[in-house]
This record gives sequence, C-alpha cells and structure tokens, in this order.
Amino acid sequence: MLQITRDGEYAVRAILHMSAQPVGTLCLISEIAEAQEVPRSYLSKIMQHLVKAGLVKSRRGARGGFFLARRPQEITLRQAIEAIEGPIFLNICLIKKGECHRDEFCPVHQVWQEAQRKLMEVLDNKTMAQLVQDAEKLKGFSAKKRTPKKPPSTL
Amino acid sequence: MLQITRDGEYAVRAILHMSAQPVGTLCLISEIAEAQEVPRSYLSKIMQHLVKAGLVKSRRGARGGFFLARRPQEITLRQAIEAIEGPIFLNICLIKKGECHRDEFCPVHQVWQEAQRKLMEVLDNKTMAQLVQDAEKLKGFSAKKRTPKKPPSTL
DNA sequence: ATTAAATAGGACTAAAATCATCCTGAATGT
DNA sequence: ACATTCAGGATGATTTTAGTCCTATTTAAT
Repeated sequence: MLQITRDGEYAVRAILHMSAQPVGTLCLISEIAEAQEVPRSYLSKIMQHLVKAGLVKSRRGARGGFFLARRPQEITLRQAIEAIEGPIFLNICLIKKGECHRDEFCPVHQVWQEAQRKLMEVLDNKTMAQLVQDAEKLKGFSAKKRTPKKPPSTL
Repeated sequence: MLQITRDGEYAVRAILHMSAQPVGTLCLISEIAEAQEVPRSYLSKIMQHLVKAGLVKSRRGARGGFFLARRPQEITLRQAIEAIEGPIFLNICLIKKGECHRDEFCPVHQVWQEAQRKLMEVLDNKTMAQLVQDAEKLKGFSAKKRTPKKPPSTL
C-alpha cells in the first residue's frame, strides 16, 4: 500500500526511546511499550528482531533489558526502518536488475528509481541523535506555548 | 510494505498504453492486457475503476473500447497511481491532522512529511506524454545497440 | 539453592489486503 | 437477431498485518 507497517513505526519509536536515554541505560520492554504506546507483547517481537538485526543488544534475566548497539548519531532513520521491514523498494521492478524484464523498455522504471533515491536520501540524512534533538525542540516549543517563560508585561 | 500494488502498476501500464496511441483510438481490454502483460480479467476491473475515477472513458458494445478522458500531457504519473490506489501516505500519521495524536511531539512526523513531499514531487513532475517520449528514446537506444546505423569501418 | 525478573522463541489467530477468476447483464454497431 | 464489448457482482486462494499467549532460558539477588 506504499505505507510503512506498524512494525517499522514501532521499531523507530523503540530505538528513538533508547536513543533519548543516558548512555548505559537498560530499557525494559514494558517501559518502552508504555512510553511509546506500543502493545507490550508485540513490541517484544520487534525488539527480538532488532537484536538479530544488530541494532540493539539485550541482557536477559533480572536487571536485564535492552540498549543500543551503536551510538544514536550512528543510526539513521533508514537503518531503523529497514532493520525491521527489510530493504525498501517502491516497486518490485526495483528489487534487482532482471526482477522485471520490462525495465529494458519501460519508461516508468527510472522514475521509480529517482523517487526511491529521493525518499532514501531523506531517511538516510536523519540520525536518531538528530531526532532526539528535534524532539527536545518540539517539547520546548509546546511548553513555551502553554507557559511562556516571560509573558511580556503590558503594564 | 511501502510498495505500490500490482493495481497501481497495471493502471500505469494501461494509461501509458492508451497515451501512446493516436488520438481517437479505442483500445480493447484484451489488446491492452496482451501488450502490457496484465491478466485480462484483472485488467477489466482496473479499467472499470479508472473510468469511475474519471481518467478514462469507455464505450460499450461492438466497436467499443477505452480511451483517455484527458490528453497525455495532462495526466501525471501520480494521478494515474492515485486514481487506483487512492491518496498516498507513507505513514498513517500523514493521513490527516489529528490522525495520530503523537504528531504534536513526535519528531519523526516531519521527516515523513518531507519524504512524502519529495516522493510526490517526482510523481507529479512526470506526465504520460513525457513517459511516452522516454519510451521512444529507450526503444531507439536498444535498437541502436543491436543494429548500429553506421558501424565504424576499420578498413 | 531458590527465586524473582527479564528476554527468547515458538505457536496461534483474526482480520484485512492482495491478486486474481468467472459469470451474468447491459449496451451497441452491423 | 447477433456478435462484440464493457459493467458489475460473487467468489476464492494466498499472503500480510497486527497482534496474543505460553513456555523456556538466562541472570542477579537472597
């Protein structure tokens, strides 16, 4: 449907959550699930997947939990999404050369290529570290809206 | 899965096929199906949909068929795809304001917005007329490769 | 050693989407 | 009348999506 699945969305939320923690923090499934509004049992599966993909590490048992395998500035949005959704191809003709025999003469093929390239560029150029910063700005902004620091006195 | 469906692909093929015909030509389902390698009965459904969407007109009965409702230079790739797939949203949070209550503080939301904008830009900027031209170039190129007009003599 | 706390992993499921096929009906030109 | 086309509905197999639930395994603390 040309739309990312809940898996991808939830994976990004989880990684973003971990990226916002102080280094060394271990995050629990239940904690991430609640904070990021993801069904707990479903998130469990996604975290497993992220561990297998090498983006996240885990420790079992009491005092266990999850933490990032790399620093937030070294994880792009694309990596987070593709870790769980697999590589993105806007059309099956892009999967690999020869996947679609029509690409030799189909003029649409190269349009998809360009569209995909532009899309990837956006996802590649955003790291988890940047997203955490963006989130802080958003928070500051909404806080300012509600309780301005210094309301300009009209007296 | 962040991939267009066969519906969308087939719709584009059908419209492209009609765009490549001389104006006034009526195209038959069976003819389009064969030329564009689309299952005949499936294409039938897609053409119905395209008629309802207003991109294509039809005439029933003997000597009937399909033809474009607008000129090829007035139909963009995006219009062709969205006519059959409905509006594209890379993530459900983009469907409409308030669809996702997290968008107030979620820093990923605006990244999706930008990604979608860039993607749409590519699809918006390609008309069926241009695609027909592109196809002609591709044909000319592959023909040249196989039978070069004037092979450089080495004698 | 026991136990409580966590993740790992497999089995299962309901609902929806995908990718079609087939048949009947309606319109239209000859 | 008849052959030719599209219109529209019913049906269906398969896959994907979006989960849940239960048991096993690992680990830290007591």
